[in-house]
Amino acid sequence: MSLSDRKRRILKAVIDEYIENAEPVGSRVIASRSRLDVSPATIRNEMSELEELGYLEQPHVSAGRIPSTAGYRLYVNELMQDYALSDHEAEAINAALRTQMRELERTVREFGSFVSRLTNYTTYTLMPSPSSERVMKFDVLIIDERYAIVVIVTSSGLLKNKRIRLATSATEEEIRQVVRILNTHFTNRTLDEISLSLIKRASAEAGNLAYLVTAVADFAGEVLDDSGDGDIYLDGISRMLNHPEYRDPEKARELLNYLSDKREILRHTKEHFSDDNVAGQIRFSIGTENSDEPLKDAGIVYGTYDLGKNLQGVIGIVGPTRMDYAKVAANLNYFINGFNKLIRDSFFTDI
Amino acid sequence: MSLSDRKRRILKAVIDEYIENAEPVGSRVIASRSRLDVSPATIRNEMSELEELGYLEQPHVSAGRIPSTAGYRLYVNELMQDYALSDHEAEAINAALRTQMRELERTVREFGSFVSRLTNYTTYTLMPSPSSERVMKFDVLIIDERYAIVVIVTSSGLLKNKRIRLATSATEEEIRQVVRILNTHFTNRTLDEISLSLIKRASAEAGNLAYLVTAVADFAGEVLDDSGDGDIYLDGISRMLNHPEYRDPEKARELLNYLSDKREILRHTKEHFSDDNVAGQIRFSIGTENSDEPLKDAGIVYGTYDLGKNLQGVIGIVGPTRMDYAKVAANLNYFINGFNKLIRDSFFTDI
DNA sequence: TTTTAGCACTCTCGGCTTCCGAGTGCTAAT
DNA sequence: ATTAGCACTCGGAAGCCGAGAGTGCTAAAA
Repeated sequence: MSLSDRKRRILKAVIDEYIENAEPVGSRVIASRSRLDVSPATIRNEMSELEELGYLEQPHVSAGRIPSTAGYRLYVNELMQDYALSDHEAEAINAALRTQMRELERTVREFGSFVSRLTNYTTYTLMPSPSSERVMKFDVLIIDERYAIVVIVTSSGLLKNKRIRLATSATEEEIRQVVRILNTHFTNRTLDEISLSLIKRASAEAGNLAYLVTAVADFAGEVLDDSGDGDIYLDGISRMLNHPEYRDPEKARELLNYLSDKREILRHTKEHFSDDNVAGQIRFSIGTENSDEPLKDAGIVYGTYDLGKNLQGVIGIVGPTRMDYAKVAANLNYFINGFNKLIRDSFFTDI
Repeated sequence: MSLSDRKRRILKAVIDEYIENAEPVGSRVIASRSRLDVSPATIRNEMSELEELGYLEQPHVSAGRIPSTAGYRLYVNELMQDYALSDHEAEAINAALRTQMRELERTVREFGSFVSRLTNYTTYTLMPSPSSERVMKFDVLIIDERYAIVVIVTSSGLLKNKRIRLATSATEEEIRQVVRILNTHFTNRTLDEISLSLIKRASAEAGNLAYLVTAVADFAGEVLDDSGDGDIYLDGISRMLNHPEYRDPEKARELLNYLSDKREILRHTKEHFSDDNVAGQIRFSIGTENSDEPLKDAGIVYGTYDLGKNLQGVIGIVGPTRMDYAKVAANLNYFINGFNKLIRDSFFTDI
């Protein structure tokens, strides 16, 4: 049976109120603030029923009610109103987008930073995990007679480089030859497709510079492999402390330590996305829905952004369970749409 | 007049004790723990004199003494013993060094991360500010008929890249020509030396690809200029909360907010290094010596590392005023020596 | 003259009690 | 079905007290 309209309105009022003030909300406040013309007593009855249904909780008998995880869940799924971005917020996001992917990573990170500042929550950005990543292009720059820099451009547009020591000094022409060999043999292949025999064949062509081909191939393997982890950037960790729920230093420390450990976040995020319910772009994970202890009274809003075929990155925004889901979701959504569009009509779409 | 030997020993004992336990230390503890065979009463007399001299302070009349900023200053300048790195610590640092500058930045950051874990303080690493930075090498990689990536290698070994939209599709040969022009005109010059007339002259040579030369030159300017800010990486912010002085969430929040603002750190560090007393590599800045309010009861240990001629980066380690200066200094020193050596005999020394 | 023992004094901290107010649930009236 | 009224509960703030730690001072001892 679904909730009566009045119950829904009351529940929403409680949650909105609680999100704003972080304090248990009582029947009187709801009665006066929401404009259902009923007395506190009626609200009380309704609330006690909402409690029985599991949407509200009471910290102790004579405090107001606070939403339960189920309450929040209902809220994000059905109750909450679209939050209208303020001009200021939209402008900030546009600014992040306007940096125009001078470096892709930076754009995403910058957005994370903006949202963190705008919403006062901690954000993390997770670069796409490119297991299906390919090398698009090789190049070798000679620095001096002893060193060269290898440059690799991947299909997601990342650019990686490594310094390599030259065993024998090589001429421009020789290097160009090596680059040609690399580009013909190794581009457009995933890690799995770069076999040992392929490397052998390629380096055979390179004569006395074979070692260079091998070195570069190794490096390519490294890049394709380890960037599989995807870098994680955190922003606004300290903002966590602005919220009253983290007055208790123990609580704060526990959560911050957890968030600082990138492996934890990575694991958590992957876990969350392993469920195949790939509904919309924005997802929520609330309070006790999180299996990790330190997140049990936190909320996370996730958004995914595309970076080409099969490449998705994740942005997560972490706050107390009581965080302003509507606002965060609106911001995230706005950015992601802009970003995806940007990518779609300007990047390597044909890959 | 300089302090009597006994006073010095007592002061040192007080500071060592306080560094370890974070609690005001009383006469009895000193009497029993340090092996000056005197009674607590004598210690009391000495301590009250040390207080008059400004080296110790009393939080309230019936607590023990804690060191003042002046006390710490004397401690780091004269009193503290060399801390001997444990095998574990040395090994961790070696590991950071062994990552072999796959990317320079990463090595430094990794060290920051290690030290943070080892010492439980927050660290920040500041990349060199390369106002005297030059471009070593240009390259342009064609991605497809619409896009190319410009790669710039700077004299400090940083590699920057930018995607550029091609107005007209260009042949390999044309691009090679552009690269040649770029390399002859713009390499080995600092930002100041890249004049407008130089750009004009260079682009004239490029015919219908002049726009490309201009775009790349602009980008080069951007890189040389804005990397002047130097990136900052923080590590172990949350570890701050492990120290009892930050039990008070207000205090913690203030400091963490300050630390999260990279501009603040940058400004502070620059300020600190503007004094021309370039004594050793390791420097301290203690408590009220810091002009910034949030740092007034924190301590910072700075170390500088070289990255070639005229290029210095800074590593800072931030903790409570009571931090273990000896240990931190030892770690920092060990790393910096190793790192500098690594750079000296393997990098672009001849620049 | 320096060191030490003794003692009164001060101040913080933890625990305890008390009190107040907010908010509830129940009952009876509308 | 709603509301007014009322007794009840509980957490938090304020106040109080005693214990403990550490001091400074004085007077005796070395």
